[in-house]
Amino acid sequence: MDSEEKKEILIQFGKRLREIRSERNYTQQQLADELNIEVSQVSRIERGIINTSVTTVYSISKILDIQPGDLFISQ
Amino acid sequence: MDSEEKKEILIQFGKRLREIRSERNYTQQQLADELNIEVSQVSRIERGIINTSVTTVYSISKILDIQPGDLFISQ
DNA sequence: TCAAATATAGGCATATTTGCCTATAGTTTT
DNA sequence: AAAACTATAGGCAAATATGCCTATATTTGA
Repeated sequence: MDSEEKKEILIQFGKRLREIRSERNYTQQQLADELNIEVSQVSRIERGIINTSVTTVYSISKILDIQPGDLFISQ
Repeated sequence: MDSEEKKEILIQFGKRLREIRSERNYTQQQLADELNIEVSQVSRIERGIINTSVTTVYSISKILDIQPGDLFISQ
């Protein structure tokens, strides 16, 4: 997997997160608070700037009441 | 989520990865080669030592032909 | 239009992951 | 038992993520 492909995956991941968060009527701030992370981190994740971790994916899915796989683009 | 819970999630994640990798008859080395990462990293992931990234989860699921959610313990 | 709420941007220090490497332990096969 | 294969361990430097912070832009609602 090259660097461009990674970028694309992270952008799609961020888009999915934003979609689902919005559907659930969560602000970035609310999600950040429940995750116990900074709102700037949530912003970076949604914009595909950073490649966050397994545990953060897990926590997001718990908070938003989805399956972790829902955050990934389908294969 | 506290530090202990994170550890537990990573350990479960690693166990799932190992199970699925074994079912597919992949060695850590083969998986590492296809992922283009070090075998020592695969070992660390399977033992729950490190908290790997979204893109690695994505790549693993593609290589092992599973859904990303299959690597997470059910909620 | 104005104010408030929400999201983006980025600096800086610290923590963590990763790549690269060597060594050792454990397992399987002959 | 010996050799080959597989997994674990860990050191070290570089890359990346994170926390904490302040400032600015964008959107929403009154």
